[in-house]
Amino acid sequence: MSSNDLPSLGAGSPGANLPALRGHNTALVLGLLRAAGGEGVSRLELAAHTGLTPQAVSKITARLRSEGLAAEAGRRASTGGKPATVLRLVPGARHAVGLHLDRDELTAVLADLTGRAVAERRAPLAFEAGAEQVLTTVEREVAALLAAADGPGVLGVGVACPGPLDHTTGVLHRVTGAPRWDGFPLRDAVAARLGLPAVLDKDTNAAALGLDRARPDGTGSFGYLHLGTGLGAGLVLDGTLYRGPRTGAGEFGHQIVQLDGPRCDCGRQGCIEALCLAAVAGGDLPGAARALGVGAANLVELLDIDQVLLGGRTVLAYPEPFLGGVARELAAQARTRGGGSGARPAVSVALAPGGARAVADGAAELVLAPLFGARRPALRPR
Amino acid sequence: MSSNDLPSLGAGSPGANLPALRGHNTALVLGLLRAAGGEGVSRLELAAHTGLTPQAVSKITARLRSEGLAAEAGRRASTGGKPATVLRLVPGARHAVGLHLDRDELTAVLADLTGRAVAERRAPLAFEAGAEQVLTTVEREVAALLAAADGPGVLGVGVACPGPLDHTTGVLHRVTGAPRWDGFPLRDAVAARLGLPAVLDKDTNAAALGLDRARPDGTGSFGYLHLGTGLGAGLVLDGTLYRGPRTGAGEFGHQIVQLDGPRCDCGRQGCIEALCLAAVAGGDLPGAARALGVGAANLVELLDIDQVLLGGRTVLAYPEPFLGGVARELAAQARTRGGGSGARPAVSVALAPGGARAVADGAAELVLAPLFGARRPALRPR
DNA sequence: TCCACTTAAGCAACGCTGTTGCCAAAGTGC
DNA sequence: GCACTTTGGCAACAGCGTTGCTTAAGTGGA
Repeated sequence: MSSNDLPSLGAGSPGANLPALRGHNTALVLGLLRAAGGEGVSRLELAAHTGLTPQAVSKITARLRSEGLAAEAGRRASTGGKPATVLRLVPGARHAVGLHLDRDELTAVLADLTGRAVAERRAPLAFEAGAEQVLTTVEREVAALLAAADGPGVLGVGVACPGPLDHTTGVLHRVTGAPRWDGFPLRDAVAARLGLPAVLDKDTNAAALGLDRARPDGTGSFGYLHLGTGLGAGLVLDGTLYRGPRTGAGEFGHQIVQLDGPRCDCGRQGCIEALCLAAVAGGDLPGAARALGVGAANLVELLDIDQVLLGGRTVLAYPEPFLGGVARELAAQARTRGGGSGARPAVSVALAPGGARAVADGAAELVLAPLFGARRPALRPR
Repeated sequence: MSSNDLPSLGAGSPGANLPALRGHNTALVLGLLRAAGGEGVSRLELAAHTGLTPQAVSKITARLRSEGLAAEAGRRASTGGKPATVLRLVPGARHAVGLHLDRDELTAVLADLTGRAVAERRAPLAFEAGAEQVLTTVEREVAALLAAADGPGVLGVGVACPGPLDHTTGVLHRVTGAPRWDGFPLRDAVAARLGLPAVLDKDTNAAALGLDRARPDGTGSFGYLHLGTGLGAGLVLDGTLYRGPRTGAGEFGHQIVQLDGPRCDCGRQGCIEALCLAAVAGGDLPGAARALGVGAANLVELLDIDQVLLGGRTVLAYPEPFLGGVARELAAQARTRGGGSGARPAVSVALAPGGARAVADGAAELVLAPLFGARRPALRPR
């Protein structure tokens, strides 16, 4: 048995056959059921939002009900005829494990199908102590997590840690201060150790994926900026997490915003990360926020971003100065974009919900997302 | 009849049925035929690259041949059995018109299915003279273009002009120096005038789409930087043109790379465009190239870009200084990314092929691309 | 109280997709 | 000249969403 059996639709074989068609539509319906949340959706509403015929939706939902993934949940009020039956996702039908491996701490969550964490554990971690110790800790914590919950059907494990790494192969490229991790196949090691399929991704990507699920409307683009010991970003473009060809996208910290600026650890000058962290160290929070804000404005401008979300320890320690400073830069940018009919309000900035658990939640979402279709369509509340 | 009948797969109705399945696979095969070029591909190779069975490929290619889009073209040398029959795209089976409406000039091309221009026309244009004059010129030039060629089956017209505009509605947002164009529905106006389906997009997006077709391997990401009277970019991410939710992506010129730098026309300070154009005006080409290069490096870093292509009048006027300056910045960036196994060579920079006709060629590609599937899979040369 | 109407959802037959099993065609090489 | 390999078509098939029709379950006016 291969150690990585998670569904990977379409990536390798772009040709589509009947099973692929069925899988696509099933995932689509599941995604709408999930987006509907506790309120549920009727079959006809699903038909309207997918473009499928009501009969097709009936067949698909019948399969989902027989598999225990969906259930009927009462009826709507009549609108002049037979009242619609409401369908709902069964959150506990499957679960996924999300692991956040930070430099000094491990966070593990068990998430249900809605992405909600039904159990959580934290443990200190010494990443530079090497693979064996880390894997032992992971095994122990995940075992405890699964024992606590009655969770049937664990689909797999999502692992998130600081980059750089390769999402497609599941291999770490470089870990600051721990050269022996170079090239370590973390995904397969975790999968073998736990006996579960695994996915590996950068912490910022996982967080962005998790935040995308929590957003009110599904499509659109947003950027998640994570300021902790370093500065990185997760990009969701047109409703899809963008990783880049080598999982290298989102390297936001070394964007240069000041030609001939102060030298950065990376060797270049004027990187946002250097400006930000130096300002924070010097107690100049407005200055740090301004540098972050200029970077955010560049991001918004370049990628036509809808919203900016901030997270990471440093931001969480001083939320107001950062939110205010970034908002100020985005407002300044918006003022310059007026002119014709294209004038629009400043892009909003907010604190990423989920706080310190955002990355672990997102790691679970790495496993869950494929079930619900890559691109989640918007379900407008009628 | 609506004035815009171009195929728009999947955007509105994400649900897939049998016609959608068929269309998807047909486009996939057509895309591979196109990528194979004059050499052609055998049915079994198509099967291997799509993941479809050879029999399915036979059925699909039989349809394509009966529609005149594909043809048999000789045989391969035998490898120990029956020699494979080579299939080839029939370039002249369909055509598309590409229009580049620049501020002072119109370029029109008639492209065959491979994207090659089989006819071309140029005419002076006064964009600020208003819609009626522009449409009249367009009608005259397109008529002349179609009369010269014996091109049957014109699929539609792709229109490219400077932004900002909305690709989905085909409406111009703002034209510098010509406020009466604000909100003008250019796409529908062109479609009605010519009696052909039309698509509208930004000049940089069209150019990037056209350049994507011309690239050796289909997937991956690249950025096209266009420096003319302004500075803009076209982004192809994971083999797909990224437009952003409001066709606003690629606004590269007002990326800030120098905090508190010289004031830009847009009102902010330190924009790349301001730095670049001021340097060019002052005869400081290395300085202009350096500003452009820093912006390119930021782009590469943020989006994990494979290649940078340069175009536009100003670059075409002084190719060497710009290529050299940008290459220098990308090399400086690559040096700082060493460390572990993730070390990789500097991202390459090159002049965009096609020169002054790149945008018009890309405009035709706006029409052609949907036929060949959005995401073109790589066809490795065995 | 009844009946016409509306809306929701299932049953059965159907068309069309890619798949499977089999066979003919057309080469190579001993 | 024969065994073998490789290519590609023919025919029957399974399974997808669709269509046409029927049943279920309400509302609302006469």
